[in-house]
Amino acid sequence: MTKVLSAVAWPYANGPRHIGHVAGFGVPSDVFSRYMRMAGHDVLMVSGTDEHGTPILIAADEAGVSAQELADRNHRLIAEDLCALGVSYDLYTRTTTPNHYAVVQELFLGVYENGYFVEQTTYGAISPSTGRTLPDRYIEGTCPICGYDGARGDQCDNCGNQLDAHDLINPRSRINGETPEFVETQHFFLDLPALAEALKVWLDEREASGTWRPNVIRFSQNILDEIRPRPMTRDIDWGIPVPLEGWRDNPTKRLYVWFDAVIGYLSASVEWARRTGEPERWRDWWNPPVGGTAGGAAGEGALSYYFMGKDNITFHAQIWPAELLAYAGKGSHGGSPRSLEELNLPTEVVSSEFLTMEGRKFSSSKRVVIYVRDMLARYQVDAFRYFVAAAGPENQDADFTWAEFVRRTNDELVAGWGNLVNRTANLIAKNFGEIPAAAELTEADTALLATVDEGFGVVGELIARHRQKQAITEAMRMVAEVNRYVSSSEPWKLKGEDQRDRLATVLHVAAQAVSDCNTMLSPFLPHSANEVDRVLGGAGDVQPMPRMEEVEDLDGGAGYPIITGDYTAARAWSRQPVVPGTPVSKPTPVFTKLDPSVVEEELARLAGGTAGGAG
RNA sequence: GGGGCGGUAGCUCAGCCGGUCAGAGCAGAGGACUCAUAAUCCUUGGGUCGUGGGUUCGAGCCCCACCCGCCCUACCA
Repeated sequence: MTKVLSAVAWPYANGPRHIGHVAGFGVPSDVFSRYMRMAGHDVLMVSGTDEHGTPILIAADEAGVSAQELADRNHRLIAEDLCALGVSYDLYTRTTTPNHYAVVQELFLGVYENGYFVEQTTYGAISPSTGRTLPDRYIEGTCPICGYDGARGDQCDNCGNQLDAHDLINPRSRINGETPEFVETQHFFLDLPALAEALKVWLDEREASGTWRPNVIRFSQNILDEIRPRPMTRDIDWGIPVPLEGWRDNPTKRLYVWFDAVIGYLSASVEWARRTGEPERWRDWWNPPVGGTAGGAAGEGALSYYFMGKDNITFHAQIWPAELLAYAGKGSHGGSPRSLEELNLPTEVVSSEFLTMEGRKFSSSKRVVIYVRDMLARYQVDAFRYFVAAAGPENQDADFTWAEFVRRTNDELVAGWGNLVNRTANLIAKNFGEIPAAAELTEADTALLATVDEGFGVVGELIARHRQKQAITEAMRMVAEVNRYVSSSEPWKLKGEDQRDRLATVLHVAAQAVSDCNTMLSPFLPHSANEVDRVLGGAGDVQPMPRMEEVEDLDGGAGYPIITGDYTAARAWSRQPVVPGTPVSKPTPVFTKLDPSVVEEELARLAGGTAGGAG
């Protein structure tokens, strides 16, 4: 049994999440985590809501509430959505807890004491009225290159050139129109060049493992060439204070997101351990064994997998590991870790590509979007999960279209898998009312059982290697095999008393094969796996589900909702023999077939949204 | 500007290190069956694998150039 950390990207609290977000990190991380538990590993799956930063402040101002109130509201919404999606977090928490603050500040002090911060004076824009940093993208003005008046501080939308905000002619804040003030300000930069060599050693070792997706490892290696110090603090009042004299009480200096959200993986693990009553237990997933290698292969300690979209590769393949190395004192300045001890680097950065929507990029402002909440309100959660697993942005950008969603659901989920469950249960209910015992097996029977049994190895291996599209395709191939078996065995023709044994055998074998397919599909389709289990007379406990819980803060802060759950009872990843005599009654269909008209309805909804949101 | 991805049957896509690699699913056509949400099963696929060169005994698969899409690169999170 290996300790496996599933570290899932932290959704940003500026609003509800759309299906593109959860297609990239939510579903894939859950499929992987559920499978690893079934395969007998000790999985710790953590994530939470990322609540700090400028966009939250701006959204809060617009909504007329405080940043914390807005974050509270969105944290709850996002958690509800992820819970409804069935993502099996051991802990889904947030970044505004005292626990997170403490872990972040501890990490800061470790990095600071080891000498991996450099103080630099920068020249940046602030808002005169608030004193907050004005990120380049929030400044607009006339492009010095092409003269376009709507250029943003980071880039001109007209000529495409990248700009420096203080080169803009007649710059103004996009937030309130005021003229930004360019001031000198002092900040801490993470000395990434001092960590580059250690990062390279780690990446080379990871590359040699051959497990990372080619584009991810290549990208990670490439960005090492242009490595430079990155600011870890900024002028803002919404974030985690810098734990140093002269900084701690300065209301306008806060830690930057690169030194905040990513540390959540660690702080959430700590919070999880504290909540279990064994506060040091997080170390099983984070500290390398004595004499072992951080982030090493199986047998050398815990494994850690980070799930995110491709826009986050830099943070997880460079900045986060650099912070861990700096804390441990593994860079060119040397040093040693403090109380957290040496921490494991990522075993694998599992980055997905992007999902597009009917051929266009998701855009909340342009209303090219479907929110997780709306999707789950109108359609079966596992129909959506099936689409993501089978046609998601695993290797390359993928397009979500309603026509394809309906087709996948109707032709593959309903007609392929759902119908197999239904016809099998119907035949059993009608002829025996319970799962019959098998008599003598024919060659066809044993062949089918062998084929399906082999599926566990094939499908499992593919999931472990993060090839979920191929994995679910393979599982569905098993489904087709069973459909073929039922059709060619023609149990409905076995009517005579002398054929009773044969009928019982065929239906027993079919029930076993369906049960096996259900087990194999359950990481992808956890909700319906439980329903299918009930259809076959089981208890419906194939896949445990996460739950929302209102908890007290551990350190006296305000209470908040979390997602958690007990997943120890997940079915094992292997054939579980069906039990003859288990009652099976006439089934009700598990999956709902979609009327083709939903395509037009949803497209009309999109078009309407576009018109409404124009501007 | 730099880095990277994709362009394979009407549609969506598989094709690992070059030699049954010209494939799968859907759609279309024909047939079988009736247990099942008209579901299932069987049969049926001549697409110059974006274009032009090159390397090789042999190239979707390697190299070069080019043409189309697209992504990443930000004192965004």
